[in-house]
Amino acid sequence: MPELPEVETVMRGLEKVLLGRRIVAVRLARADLRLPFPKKFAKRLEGRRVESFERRAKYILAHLDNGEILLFHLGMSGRFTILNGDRRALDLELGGFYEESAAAGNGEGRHDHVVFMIEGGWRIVYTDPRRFGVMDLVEEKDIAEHPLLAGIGAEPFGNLFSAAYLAHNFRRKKAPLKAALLDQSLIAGLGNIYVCEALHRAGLSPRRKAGSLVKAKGYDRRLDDLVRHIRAVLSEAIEAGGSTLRDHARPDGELGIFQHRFAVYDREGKPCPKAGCGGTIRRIVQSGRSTFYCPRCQK
DNA sequence: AGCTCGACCTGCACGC
DNA sequence: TGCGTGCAGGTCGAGC
Repeated sequence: MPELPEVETVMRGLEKVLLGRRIVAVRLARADLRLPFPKKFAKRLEGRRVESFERRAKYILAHLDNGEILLFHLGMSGRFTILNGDRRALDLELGGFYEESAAAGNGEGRHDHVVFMIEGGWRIVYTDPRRFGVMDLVEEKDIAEHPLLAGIGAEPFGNLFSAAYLAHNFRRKKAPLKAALLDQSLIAGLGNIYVCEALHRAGLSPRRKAGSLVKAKGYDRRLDDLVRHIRAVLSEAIEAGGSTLRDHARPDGELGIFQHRFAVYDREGKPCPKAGCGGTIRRIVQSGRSTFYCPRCQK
């Protein structure tokens, strides 16, 4: 499900309720998601206060008062729902399964795998039908070497990320631009939607070899545009609270409205929205995943 | 070494 | 209605 903007949105939502508060208890409905929960997960979280939040790639890091970090990844279908008493206080839904879990009663649906009880009567429920999510508990000093984080590349909003950085990493790369941008060891946090959208904005074909933008000396200036557009599309999406796919009506109307501004993603057969282009959006498959682009204006 | 693919898992939309 | 197929915002390890 979530790419960088959605993860950022979820983190900010968790922050509102969790920051400075203690975890009273944790209930696990099963022993694993994509990976097993760490040993004594619930026990080790009991009584801990959350001191700060941080996002790295598509991971959320919650720093605890004992020098440990609670690490989350939402996989494809993970989401948090925040409740206070019986009433849903804040909806962090981004996957469109809330109605189902609500209908199950008591906020305990079939795919509610973790419940965090927070001081002040808050409950945070983690729901993840496909169970591609991950949770781990890591000592602060070990976080950089954590196997899930060690190989992660540049943050799109960080100083390292630039046209020169892309040029350096794309040199002699045969993989299509689409695959290169999805590679988390190069760029952290981009996923299928925002790669498609950024490439459309930059006027670059997802099929072009990544290395084709690098010259013997320097690089194609369109790498500058690409960097700019990646940052712009991510910023706008964060601003919009991320994208909500296959969703039901949202009661709050606040979170996740960027999907209304997709230029190409999931728009096969529709006209290219670029002014004066007149092309038609195409869907192709690259490394087993859908790519949407306009063959007319993306070269 | 670099790249693509299958596997992980469930739900939903589609066509017959 | 039911069944089969293909698709879904991610990631990792196997295999070429």
